Amino acid sequence: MPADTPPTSKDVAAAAGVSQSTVSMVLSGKWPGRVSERTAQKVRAAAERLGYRPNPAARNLRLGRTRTIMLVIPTITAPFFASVHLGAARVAAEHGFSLVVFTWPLEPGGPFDGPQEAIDGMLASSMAEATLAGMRRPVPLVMLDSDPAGTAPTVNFDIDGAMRDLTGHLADLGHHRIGHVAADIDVWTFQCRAAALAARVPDVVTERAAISFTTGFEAATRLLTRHDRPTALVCDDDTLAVGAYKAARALGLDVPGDVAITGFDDMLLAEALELTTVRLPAEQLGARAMLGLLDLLNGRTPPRPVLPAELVIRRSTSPSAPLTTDGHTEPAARTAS
Amino acid sequence: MPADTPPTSKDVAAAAGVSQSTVSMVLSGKWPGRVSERTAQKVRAAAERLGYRPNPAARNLRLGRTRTIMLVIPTITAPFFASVHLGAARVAAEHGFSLVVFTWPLEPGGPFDGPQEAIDGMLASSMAEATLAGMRRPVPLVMLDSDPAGTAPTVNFDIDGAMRDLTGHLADLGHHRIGHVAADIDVWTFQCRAAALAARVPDVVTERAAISFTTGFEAATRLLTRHDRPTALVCDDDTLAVGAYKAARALGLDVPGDVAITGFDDMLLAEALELTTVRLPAEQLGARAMLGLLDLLNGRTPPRPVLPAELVIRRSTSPSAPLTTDGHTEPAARTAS
DNA sequence: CTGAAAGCGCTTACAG
DNA sequence: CTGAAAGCGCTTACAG
Repeated sequence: MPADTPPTSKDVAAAAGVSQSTVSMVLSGKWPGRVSERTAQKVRAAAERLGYRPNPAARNLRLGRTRTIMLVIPTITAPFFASVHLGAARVAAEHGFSLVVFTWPLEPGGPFDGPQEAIDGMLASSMAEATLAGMRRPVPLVMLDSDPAGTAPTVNFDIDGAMRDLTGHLADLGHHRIGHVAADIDVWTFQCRAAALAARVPDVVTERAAISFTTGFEAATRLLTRHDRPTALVCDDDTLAVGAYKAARALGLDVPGDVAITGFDDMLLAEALELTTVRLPAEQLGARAMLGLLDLLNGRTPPRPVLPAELVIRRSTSPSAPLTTDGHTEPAARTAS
Repeated sequence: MPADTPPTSKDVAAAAGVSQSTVSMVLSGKWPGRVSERTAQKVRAAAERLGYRPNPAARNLRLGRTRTIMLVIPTITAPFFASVHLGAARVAAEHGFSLVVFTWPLEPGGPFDGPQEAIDGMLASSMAEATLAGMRRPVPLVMLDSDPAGTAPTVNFDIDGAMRDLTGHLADLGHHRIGHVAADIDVWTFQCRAAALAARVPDVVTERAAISFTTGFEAATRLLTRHDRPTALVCDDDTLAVGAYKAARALGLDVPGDVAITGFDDMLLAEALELTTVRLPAEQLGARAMLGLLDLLNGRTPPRPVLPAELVIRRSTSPSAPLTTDGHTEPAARTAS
């Protein structure tokens, strides 16, 4: 008996005094009616005793599948995508799948010209389906936070509903002139925000910015130095909202007294600066997408859920909140869900 | 020729008019001196034409390895660990390895009782080596941000040097009474901060807190309501520092006028709130660790690098900065490196 | 220089 | 109810 090499089903068979194929039958759970309970017992005991774990490479080769799913995201360092990953990985693990992350195509310095591993399916978030074309042999695919008009099933947020709540909230506060700090990335999720906002605020003025504090700062500064200065800035995500917040402060404007500011995502940043924002349930997005992919792999038609996105009202839009000179307030208010 | 099944080396062999073993030789790059240039040419052309990719499962089975590395981290949603992941994944990909993330043991609701996949090596960050015991068959391991006294090679930050710079900076500003908002997680990286701080500030007063805004807020409040109120709060990470910042504001204290505040990590949060902090190069940590693991897998002894951690001075410790009532300042100052 | 063969560890007909 | 055998697609001695 080899000492430092993992036990194989053959070793288990020898230990249990049965054939290797019987071991396989028993351990794969297909034995009832084909193997006696007594034999199954022996096999399980031997496997346990030896610490046997089936060799995944052998199984994959035999079965022609890998139980590996690739998650394609623009970046792993944005908390939003880290949460998507978490949700997807959890569901994957619960079903015996593993998840590899592929950051593409935006990650600076990414070394990939394409993923190396063989995969059974793919999840891709916040990008155009066409982006994935020619990437590899086609496998079942679910798109997240992406254009539902594509061919792949999607899991999305109710951006439109969120924008309705958000513009309604701003209207209630008496805001007429709205500025939009828009992400200058040409993907559906941001197009969707722009369309939903324009539908409700036809005279919205827009400035585009890459997603960073400084670019958000600059875009917001352009908006806030117009002669018809907006009284509210709707930002496409929390990072841009932080930039906008700083821009307002730099211009000597009070938030929310002179200008209201909102974001999207509800990451730690928004909580730290007490920004009103739309909470996008990223972890749930990842989980539901993985569930949909599992459906696809089992030949079922997955649902195409649209997840509710909750408006989280905090100080940056609450003129009624007790203002202090330094901007601190009591714990953040939340809308009832 | 099967239409929808991936081409195998046998298909390539048929197309090139050679044997399957020759295809393997050529494509694995071991052919020079064993196969003629002309034959190699033909094989490569055929492989290209058919879009051949070797089946990883077959290769893994034959070779007895997986080229898969497991990265064990407490959570993927903390930006610090997302950056570690990014650095490690990049190096892994450059060397044809893939990386799977295993969040353990802290992720709430994590479904794992252990990883499923077969792996060639393991990277584990910010935990005790003993935590990993019994988790699986032993494989080469590199520990990150962890006790260098363990048996596994480590990659670490120069926490001690950073603390020296930090306490020096605070001393220069005239701070005598220092409070420590300490993470109440019993791992080396935080023990290290405590020891380095206590060595330089023997009368430091400490409050412990779980890593969150609210717990940081509470711990800082306890420190700031002492009769001998600290004039500076050193926090174990940026999240705690945000909580401390809010606590100071809630007590009507000016930052940095009444109390200076510092963090660790230099995540987006710190930049957004303009907190002085120690920048821990997380991505580099991941990359260097992966490199070390590669050494280990190749039978070499990896170095045990200690990465410099830079003090980033921002408004929260800069009484000389132009203060506005709302806390905004000019772009963050940085120490020369 | 090239090919036929063995074998990695499984799963699944197939035979008894 | 149980086992012997084939075969998934590779890599690597081994033979020529």
